[in-house]
Amino acid sequence: MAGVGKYNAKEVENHWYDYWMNHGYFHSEVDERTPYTIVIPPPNVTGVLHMGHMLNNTLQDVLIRRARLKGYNACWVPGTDHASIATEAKVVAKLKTEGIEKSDLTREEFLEHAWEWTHKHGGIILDQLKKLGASCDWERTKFTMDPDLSESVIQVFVDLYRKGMIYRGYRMVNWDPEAKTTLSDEEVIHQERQGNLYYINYAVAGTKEKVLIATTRPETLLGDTAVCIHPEDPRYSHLKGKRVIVPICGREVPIIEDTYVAMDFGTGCLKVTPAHDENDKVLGEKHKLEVIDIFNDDATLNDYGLHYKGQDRFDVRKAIVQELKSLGCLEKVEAHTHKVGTSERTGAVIEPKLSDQWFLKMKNLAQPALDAVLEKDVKLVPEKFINTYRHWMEGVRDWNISRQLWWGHQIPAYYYGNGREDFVVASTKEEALALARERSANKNLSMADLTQDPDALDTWFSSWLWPISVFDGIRNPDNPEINYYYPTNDLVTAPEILFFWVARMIIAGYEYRGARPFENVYLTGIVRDKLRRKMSKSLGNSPDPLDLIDQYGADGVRVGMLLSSPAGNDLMFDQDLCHQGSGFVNKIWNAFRLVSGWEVSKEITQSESDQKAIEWYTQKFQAALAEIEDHYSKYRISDALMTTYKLIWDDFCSWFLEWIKPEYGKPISAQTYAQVIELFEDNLKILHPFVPFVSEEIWQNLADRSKEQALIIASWPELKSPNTDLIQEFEHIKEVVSGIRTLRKEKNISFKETIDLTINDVAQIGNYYESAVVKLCNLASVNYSEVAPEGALSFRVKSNEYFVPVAGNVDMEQEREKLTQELVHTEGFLKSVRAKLGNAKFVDNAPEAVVASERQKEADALAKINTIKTALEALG
RNA sequence: GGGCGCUUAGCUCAGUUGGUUCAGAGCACCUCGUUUACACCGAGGGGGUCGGGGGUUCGAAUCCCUCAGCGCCCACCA
Repeated sequence: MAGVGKYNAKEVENHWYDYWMNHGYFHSEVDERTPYTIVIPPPNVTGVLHMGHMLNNTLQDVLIRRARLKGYNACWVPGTDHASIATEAKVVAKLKTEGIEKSDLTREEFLEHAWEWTHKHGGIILDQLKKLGASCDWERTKFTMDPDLSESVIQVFVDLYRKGMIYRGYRMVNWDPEAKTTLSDEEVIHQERQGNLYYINYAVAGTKEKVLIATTRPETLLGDTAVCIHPEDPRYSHLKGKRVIVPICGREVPIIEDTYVAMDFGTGCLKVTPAHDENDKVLGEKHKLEVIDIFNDDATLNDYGLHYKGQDRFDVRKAIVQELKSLGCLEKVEAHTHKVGTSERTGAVIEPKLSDQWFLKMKNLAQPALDAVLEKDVKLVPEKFINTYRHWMEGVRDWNISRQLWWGHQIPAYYYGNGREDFVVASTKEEALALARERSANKNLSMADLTQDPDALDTWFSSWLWPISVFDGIRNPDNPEINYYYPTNDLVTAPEILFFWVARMIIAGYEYRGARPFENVYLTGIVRDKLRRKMSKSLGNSPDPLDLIDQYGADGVRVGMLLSSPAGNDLMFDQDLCHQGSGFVNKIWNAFRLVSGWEVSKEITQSESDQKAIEWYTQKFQAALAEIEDHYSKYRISDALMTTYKLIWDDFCSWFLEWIKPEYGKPISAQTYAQVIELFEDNLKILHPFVPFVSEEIWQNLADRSKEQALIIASWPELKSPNTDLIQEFEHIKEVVSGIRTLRKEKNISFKETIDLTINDVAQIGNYYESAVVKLCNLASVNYSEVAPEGALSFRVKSNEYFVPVAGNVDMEQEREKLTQELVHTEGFLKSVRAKLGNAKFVDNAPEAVVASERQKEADALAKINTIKTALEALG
């Protein structure tokens, strides 16, 4: 094994990924083992890998690889989402570059383009995940528009409709004028915008009076059908029952009274536009007002816009203000910041719009899903999200599930007549026809008489079924796969989609399986740059993940991602973290290089020192393993990694290997070597989830392995309770070594120069440790004597004193000074401990263990003081 | 406007039920060192009155109040 070279990440990573794939280690089938399942949050089918995906999927891979090592039947289901609105937008944009407008195409033609686009770009992101080392069961890759998943979606729609939970309603919805579709409330982002409050005079009909109203949207006055005052507002009591003339369009509208109006806002007089404001709509219904919609679907003005017809709403706003000014109707303009709803996808300002849409009643569905989280049946990590979740669930409103898009699942509603209620809902057109014939007076209806609703379903209406539909649990609720893999174990996703997706999956889980879709939800943070800006394409502050992998290796990037990412906290990503990651990989590799270079001899019997070293590291490993398990159980993946990092770097490399490595040119005992390899293998097992590639590479180099013996499917080390006494003992030795190193440093004694050590108490350093200290400190001899040797420097660990004779003169004055300072410090400490112990209230109230530990401190301090005093006397 | 959370070393963060050898880690920094795995290294070191103030307690980074700053989520006041 001699002559191992430098680590080549790229080569190693490609090689082992292929090996894992070829041997089917990622694939899972139903068997007798306990399953451990994760479903991937399906990325947009035509998306490209970004840093958020990297974090997410690294975490999932860590969890799944660890589960695999722990002997579970690990199954990580990958896939993609059709992302209705996002993908459609991309296709529309792409067609535009070819001079094709969506409106030029039939639905079928458009879908052909969309599928073409999907096939061309779809799945790129999944290939990118492979570079990261993601051990997904690729044979199970799903797409939300696969035939089986689509059928599931339609089946669920029909089912919910028949249960009376889905209804078609004429309601005020969020209209995205750019995508020309409605959006759910969750897809609307409220942004603070600097706007104006315009004060406009409306003439009171039949008088010379005017009434002043305040509005942020003067352009909508063309749709005004009333002006509203508070019934008890004395300022306007004389206007009751009168009518006003809307400027520009000259429409005469009533003055209505309603307590809804806030007397202290604006002028206390409100213009009412039922078609373009939720509240105004409510007022309109209450007071039976006319509804005048002044906008086209793209938010340009329609016929009601008069001379502004065809112009954009924001242009009209400016123009209309000018016109009002010239008409003398504009009283004043005040700056006014307010929240404006914008589209999550296109950024366009949302236009409230009345239209016929499909809705899902949420109240009853939400209840079990709310209870599940509150009762920790589904655990959110970190728990702080429970509150957020509860608020949303308690205030949940009906979900607008229809979209005026073509890319997606078309709503299975079929119209057979002209009446608003002349439709049926069915999984297939044939079924629909039968139903329609039943319902219609016309028993001769034919297929040609049926028109399917043109709308598509909200993307999330398919992804909320994901954990069920990927195992075909909707269409075949009793199939062995769904019964085996569901409920899944962990879900790793971003808090941004807690409502969009997570909450709705929980809802669907209880509705369709009567069980939670997953046990734990690990919510990651947002990946930000050093300046705390969210990483985004538009800012250009997001490194290309593949470039990073190129530069640091996938293992390095994985470690970099995980080094600082506690659940729920944003990750301040800095490329230096990847550098640290690849540094760690290099360190592991070099430990292997060291070990692989040793000459092994069966002639040599194992020394007691070796035995002790192995015994110590075994315990140290166990202690770390216990800590790591604890971190994992709390989803503290960063901490699990850091514990592993320190175990390998400090304990294994810096202490253990340095202690055990044979002197130059000398062989190592075969027994020791075998044990070292065993320990190395245990290290590799716990390293594997974090750095799968380098760990497998070393594993395979340490021995010839059959395909059944690959690291990826090895067994996680067994946790035994560690011997903490042994660990403590060696902590003492570390302090001694450290003391000697400090002396060397202070006196500028090179490591190459051997020195002697004298200890005042034979019992304090076992002979096996003696050899460790000899080796680690390059000692010539170790002696025991209660009397300080002539011309020696000293240091103390606990109550023991250690002397190192140095050549040349010892600066007595300096030594005395040092000792005196140590004495002062220790006496001060003793004083504070005694003060505490002298306090009756402390002794009475504090737990016994605490008091006992204080007494121990007192004893230790006293012993140490004695030692120092003796040393001072010796100095004369 | 409502709700939640944060503020600990230059940076990113740990600090479980209050117990002082708990003020920590990693990185960064400084000094020294080409020791035969690794300079992506080794050894050593400096650095914080735990955001401010007040309180409870024998004892507070930890509990309570208050002030300041920051962040997130939700929300129909034009």
